[in-house]
Amino acid sequence: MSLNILERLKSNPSCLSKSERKVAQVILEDPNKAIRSSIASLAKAANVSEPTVNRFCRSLDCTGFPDFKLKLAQCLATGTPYVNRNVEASDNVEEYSSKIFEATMSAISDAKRSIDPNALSRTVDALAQARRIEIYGLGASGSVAMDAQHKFFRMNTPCVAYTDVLQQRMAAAATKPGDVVIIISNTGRTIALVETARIARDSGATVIAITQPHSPLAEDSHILLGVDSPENTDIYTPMTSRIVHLTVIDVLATGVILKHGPEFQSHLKRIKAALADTRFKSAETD
Amino acid sequence: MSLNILERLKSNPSCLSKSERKVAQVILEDPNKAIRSSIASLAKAANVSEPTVNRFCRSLDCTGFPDFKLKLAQCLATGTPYVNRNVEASDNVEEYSSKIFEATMSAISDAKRSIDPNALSRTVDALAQARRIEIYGLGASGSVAMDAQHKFFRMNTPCVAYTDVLQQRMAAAATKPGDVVIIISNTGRTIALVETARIARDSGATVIAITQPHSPLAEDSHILLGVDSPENTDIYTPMTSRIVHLTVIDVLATGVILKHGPEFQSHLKRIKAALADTRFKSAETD
DNA sequence: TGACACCTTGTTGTAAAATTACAATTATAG
DNA sequence: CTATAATTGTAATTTTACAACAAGGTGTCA
Repeated sequence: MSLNILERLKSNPSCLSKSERKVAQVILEDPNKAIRSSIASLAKAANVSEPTVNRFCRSLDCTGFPDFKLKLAQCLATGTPYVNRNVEASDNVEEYSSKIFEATMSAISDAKRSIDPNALSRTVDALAQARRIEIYGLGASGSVAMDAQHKFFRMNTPCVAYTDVLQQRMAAAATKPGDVVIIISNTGRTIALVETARIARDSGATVIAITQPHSPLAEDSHILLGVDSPENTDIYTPMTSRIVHLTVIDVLATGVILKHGPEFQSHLKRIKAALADTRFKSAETD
Repeated sequence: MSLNILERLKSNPSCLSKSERKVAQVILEDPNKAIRSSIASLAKAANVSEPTVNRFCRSLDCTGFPDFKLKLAQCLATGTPYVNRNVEASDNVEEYSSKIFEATMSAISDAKRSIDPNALSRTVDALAQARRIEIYGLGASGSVAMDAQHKFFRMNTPCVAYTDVLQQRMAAAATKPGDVVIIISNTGRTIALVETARIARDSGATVIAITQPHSPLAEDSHILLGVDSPENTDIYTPMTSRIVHLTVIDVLATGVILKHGPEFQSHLKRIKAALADTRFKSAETD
């Protein structure tokens, strides 16, 4: 897609030279200002010459500076996220909430780009054929596991989430070939989960990891749904990564439903209908 | 906001003179071409002089022609919903996963625009001063409640999430003034939750709802954090709304931490440090 | 180490674009 | 049919974007 100039600015310094990167930085600091400034003022702000700004635009597949401004403007308008901005102590509500919303969007956008469709496809296949689905997570990923259970139990496949280390180990040991185990971890380094993954593997289950690529857990799983999370100081808890994990869960659930075909949807409707009486007037699942 | 330049062009010939209307017509015929043309070519296409085009722009509250092009471009970008694409049965992995990622981003972007900073601010204040924090949710919102607990328990305030209707009612009845109850619901129409909200109110707790605006739950809460969720057929489970809810939780947690000030962060660090031994090498909380 | 090629960046100059100031035209009211 | 105001166009000015070229680095190989 040609829209995401900002994304490319953020992620792709490789195709840019040193002073072009200076331009990129100035733009990222305040894109809304950038689209209103002339090539001259931008050059001054970045301490480079005007032609450098122009070359910078060309490096990004624009025909020139006006074209770049246009694309950038559209990017901003769609709410296409950018974000280099971290929350600061001096931020007021609007500032930090904007930053968090943007960071979240950005993380999803990154994931969209980097996730392996092939791995997704294989996971959907595995889930659709599974005899049983188990989902393990700890800490913040525990809630994600619970959420996944809430989605998958609607399939006709038995499905449980465990958020307790001991239960996970026992359950993993009890799996058999044909069972699918989804393990969710932000870091992929939690010792307990890695060990559980090995136990599940040894029992013959198909182990799917939603986690950081190149992590121990990623290495020990059959299928990796890699979510790179550069986020987080050592103070805050995972924010964007667990949201990306949930989105991945959505994709998987959707994939499985699609794979089951249209006649399956009446089954889903029946499940939903069971909730009707719990609500005022009419509406949808909680 | 200046979004609706196109709308005004279509509807509002009153503030425009005869030749300015000619300009408007040419632009409306092909807005996408208009944003790429110079004032000269546009003037020629409309058979008017260049300053007329410029005056036309000024009539529309733009500072000049470039500014007009910019606003028009943004208008076109937002108007072009590359986002409102629904998943279809014929979609392959890449298609439906793209759509889900995009829909999620779009929902977050909408929420960012529509959320009330004042309500956020009041919620953060309430949470920071709370004697106790309770979080209630059912179904998919149950996981959100659990996640919120996982975030808030790091504050020095006692914090519990309940995902069981009876426990929620009992807990709500046990609240006192100074306690804060957060109720999370996609629809805001779940009878049990609305009743629980009333019980909590009657007990003197401050009730905060993360839910659909104008819903029964929204009406019955002290502070509404409104999340509009147009999503979902009667088949799929809530996807984007719960993710937006989580993002709102992130904002609240961040707000509370910021309010507590820098000396509080060492407390958070200590909590994180407790996890170090559960991991391979080094990393962050799950 | 020094010479050469190559890449990056800045300087100068020019064409194009946008805008101003002002003149001409058209419409409007008395 | 004037006088006035509003509208539109012309011409000059200013600003902007870009191309051509030159200067300064950087790295490579003899």
